[in-house]
Amino acid sequence: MADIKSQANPLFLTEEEIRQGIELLFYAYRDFTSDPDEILAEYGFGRAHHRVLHFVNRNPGMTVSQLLAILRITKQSLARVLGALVEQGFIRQDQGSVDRRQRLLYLTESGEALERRVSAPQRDRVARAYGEAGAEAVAGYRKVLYGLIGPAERDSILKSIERR
Amino acid sequence: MADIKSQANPLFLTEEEIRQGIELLFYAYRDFTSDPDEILAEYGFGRAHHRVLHFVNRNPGMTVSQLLAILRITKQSLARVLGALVEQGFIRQDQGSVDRRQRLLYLTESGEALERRVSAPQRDRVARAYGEAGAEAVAGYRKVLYGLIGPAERDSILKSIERR
DNA sequence: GAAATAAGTCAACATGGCTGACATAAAATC
DNA sequence: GATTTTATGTCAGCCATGTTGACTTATTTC
Repeated sequence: MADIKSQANPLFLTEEEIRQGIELLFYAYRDFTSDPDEILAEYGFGRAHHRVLHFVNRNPGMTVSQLLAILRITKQSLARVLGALVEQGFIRQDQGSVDRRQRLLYLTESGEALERRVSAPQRDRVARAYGEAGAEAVAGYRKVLYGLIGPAERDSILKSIERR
Repeated sequence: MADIKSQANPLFLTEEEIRQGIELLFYAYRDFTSDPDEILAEYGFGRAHHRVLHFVNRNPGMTVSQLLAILRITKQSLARVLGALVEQGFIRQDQGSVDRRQRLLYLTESGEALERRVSAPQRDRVARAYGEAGAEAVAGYRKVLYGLIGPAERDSILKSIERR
């Protein structure tokens, strides 16, 4: 009997608990993304540009396809944003040496500076929340968020995190 | 000395750890919000409609101002979305009895049905992640997300959660 | 040599944010 | 009681960022 119960609902989860989890994610994401907006506006950029800066910084030399797969947007949507960043000298595109069809993405020096500046308030917010919550809570945070990611991508994200 | 260290960086947080926390939030939110989209499309609705359905369901009788404060969008942005939901009979607006300027928001029966249907995959995703991660991890998840919310709103959210 | 792939581009459209200006009704204040 | 403030609604237009569809070019793979 215990088996059946725990299989069906291992934590005796109420709808209330679930909905609170949903709301917390909404609120946290809302405030978390609001941080960089003012700085971005100075350059005429938006959140989409920030995302590109973040992921290219994290994965120097990544291909356009890889970036598209992470962002889950279309090539045409990315083109506008990426084009602006390249045009204004924040991102450099090198031809791949193995596969010369590829355009490998790198932040330029000014791109790195911009990324750091734009991300700073976001990093501070996360650092503060981590510090206040404690190491154990952080482990739980990571575990649950990881479980929220679609199963197909979970492994590759875990690998990309472990690789560092 | 230990005091100084722990004040500055209580968890010995590396930039890598912080950035992983940021990315996990991005990935989780990306997949978490993708769930309801297909169902919403049947009605010609989008994510904005879903948010309204969710919060009116959670706070029956809430005012337009309260909803605006939660969503952090302008009155004009909300008007489009809320207007469509009212027009199609998913949300009812009652005049406030204490303050008759207010329009108190309620889901109609079909609104409740729609909310349940649209939210179902999202709830399932959170329930699964909670179940897999375990009760302790969930507590940590909540603690960290709560810390990510802007301080001004933290208390009122805590209260609205405890009230249930 | 043909087919598949990586990337780019043009055009058109939808969603959901935004600002600014103004209107109405009701409540609160002087 | 007149005035001011508040809650809500509405018109008009703009912008950022997503979408689909069609087509091109260079390169790699078969």
